[in-house]
Amino acid sequence: MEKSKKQPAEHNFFEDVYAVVKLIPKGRVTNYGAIARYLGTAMSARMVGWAMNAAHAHKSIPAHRVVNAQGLLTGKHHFETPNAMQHRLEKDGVKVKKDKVQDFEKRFWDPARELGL
DNA sequence: GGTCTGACCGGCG
DNA sequence: ACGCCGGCCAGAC
Repeated sequence: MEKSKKQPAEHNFFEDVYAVVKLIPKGRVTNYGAIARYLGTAMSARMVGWAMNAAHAHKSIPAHRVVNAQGLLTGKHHFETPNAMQHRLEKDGVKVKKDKVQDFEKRFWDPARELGL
């Protein structure tokens, strides 16, 4: 057994977020709170958003499918270009108006529910 | 080593 | 209906 040292690997939290985001179906969106809750950190929705910041380094992660509780593309500014997020969403079939996802509630994809938590 | 912020959310006045 | 505040985790200065 190793010592009581923390795991030197990347933080599971980040990878967990990535895993969930990757599971988001095309044409669907989710919010930070849903992911946070799925991971068991409901109150730490901020952490999720921040994890996304690191996720930004992983271009394989559809971060554009993650919006805030209002369905607003709050993180669009963190993309390569402010239009990238909306552009990708529209390409996925998600209509975005004024940086806001249309029919957000219908497009909403809850991992805790869809994945059957 | 302490402090602050961060792609948030929900509650309260 | 709107604005403000606290809370959680982790990294950067």
